[in-house]
Amino acid sequence: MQMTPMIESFVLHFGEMGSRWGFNRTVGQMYGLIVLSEAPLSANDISSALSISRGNVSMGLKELQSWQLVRVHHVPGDRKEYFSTAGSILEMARRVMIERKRREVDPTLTLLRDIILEAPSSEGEVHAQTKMREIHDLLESASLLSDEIQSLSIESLQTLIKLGAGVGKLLEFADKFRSNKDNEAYHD
Amino acid sequence: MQMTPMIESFVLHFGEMGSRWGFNRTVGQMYGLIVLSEAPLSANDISSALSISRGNVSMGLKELQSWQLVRVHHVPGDRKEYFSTAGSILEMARRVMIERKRREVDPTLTLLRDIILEAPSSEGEVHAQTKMREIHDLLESASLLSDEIQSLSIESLQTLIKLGAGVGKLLEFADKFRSNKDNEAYHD
DNA sequence: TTAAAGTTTCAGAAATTACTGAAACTTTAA
DNA sequence: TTAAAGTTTCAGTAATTTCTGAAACTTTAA
Repeated sequence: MQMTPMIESFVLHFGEMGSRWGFNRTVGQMYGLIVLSEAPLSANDISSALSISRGNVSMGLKELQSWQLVRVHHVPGDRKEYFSTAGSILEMARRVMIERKRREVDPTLTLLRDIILEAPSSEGEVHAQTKMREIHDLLESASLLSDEIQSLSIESLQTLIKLGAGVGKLLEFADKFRSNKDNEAYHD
Repeated sequence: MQMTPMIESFVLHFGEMGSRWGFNRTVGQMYGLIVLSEAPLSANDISSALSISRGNVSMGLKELQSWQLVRVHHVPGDRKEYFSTAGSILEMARRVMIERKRREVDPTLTLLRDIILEAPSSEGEVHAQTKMREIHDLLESASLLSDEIQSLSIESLQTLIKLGAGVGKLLEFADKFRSNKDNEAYHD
């Protein structure tokens, strides 16, 4: 993997963005490099291409594996491990979404569920709990919606993502759909 | 705003989560406190409730205003500024989404657009550009979809968020909808 | 069973980010 | 026009996070 200026600028950008996406700079760079590479890369390839210490590369690869963003290849007669991306770009976007929800939403839901059950001990706490319940309900709905979306086939996801300006009209339909369902009192 | 254990645990949690949501610990705590407070709070209220230096509170409030998450009140005959949340929880979730997209997606789209236009100077760069175009196209679609969703009324957003298990069925409909539209060659 | 080829761990150093507090600044009203 | 009441800025410090590199560990094949 030769680091041309074009590839380098993408990789560096992924590094900067990495931190906003939930991992650190070097992990972002490593992932950027693996995405662009035609052939799977060894830890040493990555270490030398990006001038990142071998130890750090090892930890970064572990992190990327925990996100399920990369997968390992073994070449017969070679003891090295080689890494490439796991699945299509869309599948990877999905993985990132799942992982971020788990890190950003789930802990808050858990906390809110617990606090809401406590008996309020003052006026202020009654109000606070009301607000917390609002947040909880919104996060829970969003969480369920997200789970539902994550469970769609890649084809349905394609449709969804391309939906664009169709969303508004679709929601009019959804409104009807939902009220029908309500009338049927959940005969499902 | 008296800091009961219940309120404190929420505020501290918001602080920890803050960093994942795009701002730092103290800004998260400040926002948590403002959300729970029945009455608008002055910078000094916040500073003393959270033991955060007055200067830091000032910067934090600026940050929250830049996210459009809080708004300022003026009390006649009082020169202090008082802060409360701006709009409903759902409106705030929307603001956070908008701001995060701007920080996390838009810069990448800009970069990718530029790089894709460059002439590839090797085999490797041809492949790299293919990958970059895939990412670009996905991000662009997601960005448009997000813009569309952001432009919905609060009521439509409510519908959307409550959609839950309806998503799958709705997408079957969307598939038909889209192919009709394609056949009409965009007579809109 | 050994040594070569590789990976992982982790203590400490480096880099980055966040926070304080005092000084500078702004606004208001008398 | 001044001083009181408030806000903002920012240099320096503290806290946190990331990174390195050497040592420990693991695996394989001869």
